[in-house]
Formats: sequence, C-alpha cells, structure tokens
Amino acid sequence: MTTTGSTTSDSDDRPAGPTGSARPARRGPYAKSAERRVAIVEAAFEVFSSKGYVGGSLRDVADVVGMSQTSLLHYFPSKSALLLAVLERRDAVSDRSAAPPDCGGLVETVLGQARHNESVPGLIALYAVLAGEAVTADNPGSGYVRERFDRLRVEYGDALRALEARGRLRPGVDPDRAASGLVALWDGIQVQWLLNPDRIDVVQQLQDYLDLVIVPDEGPDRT
Amino acid sequence: MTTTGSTTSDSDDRPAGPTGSARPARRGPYAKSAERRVAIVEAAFEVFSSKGYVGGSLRDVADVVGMSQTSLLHYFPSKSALLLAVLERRDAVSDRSAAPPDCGGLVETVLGQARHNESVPGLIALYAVLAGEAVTADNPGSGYVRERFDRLRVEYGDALRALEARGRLRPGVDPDRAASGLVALWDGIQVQWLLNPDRIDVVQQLQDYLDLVIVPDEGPDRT
DNA sequence: CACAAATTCGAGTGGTCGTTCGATTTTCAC
DNA sequence: GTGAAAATCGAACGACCACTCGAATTTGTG
Repeated sequence: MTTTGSTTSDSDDRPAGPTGSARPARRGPYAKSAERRVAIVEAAFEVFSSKGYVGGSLRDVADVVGMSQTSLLHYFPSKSALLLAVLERRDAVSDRSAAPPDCGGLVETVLGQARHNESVPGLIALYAVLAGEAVTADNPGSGYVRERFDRLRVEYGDALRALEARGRLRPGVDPDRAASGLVALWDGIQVQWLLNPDRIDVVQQLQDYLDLVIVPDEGPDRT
Repeated sequence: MTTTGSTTSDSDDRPAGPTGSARPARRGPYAKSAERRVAIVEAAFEVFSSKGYVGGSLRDVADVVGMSQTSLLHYFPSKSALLLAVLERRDAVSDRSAAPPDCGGLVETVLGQARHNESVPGLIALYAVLAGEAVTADNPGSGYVRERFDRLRVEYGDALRALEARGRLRPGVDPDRAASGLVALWDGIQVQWLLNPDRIDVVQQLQDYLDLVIVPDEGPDRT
C-alpha cells in the first residue's frame, strides 16, 4: 500500500479530475516518468539475466540506465519490487507476441515459440537463473516461477486433452503428465543449450518429444 | 600450487618417509583434520543447497560446522574451492552408491536413481540451483555443470544405442538426442517437483518418457 | 617433556550490498 | 512567472561479504 504502484500498473495516482479543494494537491508523475520506468525495467532484465537476481545489484542496473542508484529507488521501492516488475513486463510482452491459446495447433505454437526464443537468449537465461534461485529460501521470484509452471501445465494440458479427444494422442499418454513433461523438457533443454549452444537444438528436441506424444493426423476418417 | 590440495584429494602432504635432514620438516595434518574437512564440506553442501552458491556465505557454512570463518579458510583457500570440494564429494558419494554403468538395464538404473533422489531433496536442490547459476557469468561451478551434462549425455547415449542395436528403440528415435532429452526432462521435472512436491511424480515422469522412447522387449525373436 | 608444526580465532582489510535521508534541481499546472 | 510537487543525487547508514594477518592454542612427535 505504498504511494507508487511500481509493481502494479500505475493508474491510480493521477489528479483524477475535480478533486474538491481541501486535498494535499497531488500531482501525477511527469511526462518522461513512464519511459524512465521502462528503461529501468529493461536494464534490470539485462542485469538479472546475466548475473541472476541474487548476483545482480541495483548499482549494476543503475549503471546500465545511466542514473544514480538512489534515483532508481525513487521508481521502485526495493530490489524485489524491481524483479517483480521485470517479470510482469516479460509476461506483458510475451502475451502480446504469443498467439492466442487455441488459434493454431499446439505443435506449431510450441515450436514457433522455441524458434523465437533462440533470438532472445537473455530471456531464456533469466528463466533458467530464476528457476534455480526459486528453489532457494526467501526468493521473491519463487511465487512467480511456481505460478508460471502451473499456468503452463494447465495450458498445455488443455491443448493435449483437445488432441486426445480427436484421437491424436499416442495410446497410454496422459495429457496432464505429458504437459508437465513438455514444460520440464523445454526448461531443461534450454539450460543445456545455454551452456552448449552448438551441441543442443532446442526446436529439434521439442519436435522429437511432440512426435513421441502426438500421432500424425490421418485425416477425417478413412474407413 | 598451494600447499594443501583442498580441491584435489590430499595425498601429497604427508611426511613421506625419510626426508633427508636439511628440510623445513613438514608435519602432516593432524588426526581429526580429515573428518573436519568432511564436516565442512557437508555443511557447505547444506548451505549451498538451501541458499545457492552466490546466496550462501562462508559465515553460514562456518556457523553450521560450529567453527570460525577463519578456521574454515584454513582448510579451503577460497569459497570457490569449497564449492568444487562439495561437487567432488557428491560425485564420489554418487559413484559409490550408483550401480556400474552397464550392469542392469537403463530403465532400472534411471528409475532407481530417481527413486533414491526423493530421499535426498537437498542434493536435487543443489543441482537445480547450480544449473541456474551456471548460466551466469564467472560462476565457478559452471564448468562442473557443463561436464556433468556431457557425461550424462554420453552415458545415456551409449545405453540407448545399445538398446537400439537390439531393436528396442522406437523407430525414428535418435539415441543421442533422446539422451539429451532424458537429462533435460529429468532436471526440469525435478525443479517442478522441488516447487510442488505434491503435484509432481519424478519417477512417473521418467517412466512415461522411457515408455515412449523404448519399446517393450518381445523376447528372443519369435518368427 | 619440549618444541615445532597444525589448528584456531579475534580483529581488521577493503569492498559491496540494499536502503535511507536531506537537499538540490527539474518539471509543470496555475 | 511562481510555487509546489516530482525527480535526481551525494553522502552516509548498518550490514554483510570474501579474505588477510598475527597471535594464541592445541596437537603430536622426537
């Protein structure tokens, strides 16, 4: 319940029209304030991606932005709030670029996302680092990581169940367990890829897995 | 080239028999020295497992052992040396408990190891944290993590190739890629398990994957 | 026992951390 | 233009970091 939203989208601290008369006369943030925030979050993304949340410092972030550490804290009340802002922004950006859940097939969505991820290794590194740090105590990002797993499990579970209904799932495959497996394989193979990009092909690996789980479409029956 | 080996097994600092006469007259470590080292390494394992390498401090480790931070540094010259000692010890312990490479089947080995891992969540957490930290810059454990991936890929790749030779691999499955996939799935699902033990069954997931990759044995031909 | 080496530790090194405070500068509604 | 709020920052806080130094204590051997 601080004055600045920081982690939540800032929409509650505008003058908000005719505010009577006996008010402390709050003024909203200045013009460049919003883009300053964005710059900070992007710098924090860069720092946390390459050094981790624990290993990266506010000083590092401030240096990237080109401002003082104190000014940075004017926009985000704490380091953990900054991390949450980074995670929120990545979600917002992803949601905008990602296709709606059931537009194309699961396979195309997954492989397309994996192909796209190759162009943003920083994002992959961020998830890899945060997933590791999430298992440590008192990590402010662990809630986010947990929820991300839950969300992905449900999302892919639904998609796989839809395929199952059309008889496209290999017999014996449980859609929910396969969803967890897909997420696990994806995260795991990305870590291997980050450490050895020449040896690992993330898209190929996902393709292999999906080929095992999903059987080819035989067309609208052919009896 | 320091006096104490620390990261390598200490075997070079014994009196080593008749040492002439004009020598500084080195004496070996005292009786309890070896077990003190072990205690330190185990405490470090505990700390790094729960707080990560970056997040855990030498002070934390020293407190667990019940000694001063300074004394701890008498046994291990630096924090990174301590981490390497922890990793070496885990390898030594694992090698002792793990079955020889090609004694039983791959499936039994993998599932048995996974079942055993459930009883040592700290070890799993250590690997998860270190894998994440390994993708960050200047991490002393990244070499170890990279080599561990290489080793496991080769080990499982060989085992899967052996199965392939006996026609036990599902058609279209590449043994080396499946080996990387197995390692990825395993690591990934363990992270999910650490964050949500009730929802995730590591053994079940590995079983699912192996069922997809390996076809059941039909017995010695039956034409 | 005596002596030297191994071990222990308190104190301190220089450094970085996240965060706070107070004051100065910049912006902008009136 | 004026004044008040927003933005910026230098300085400093207390805490912690890995690591060093020198002196005390403990150990084992001759």
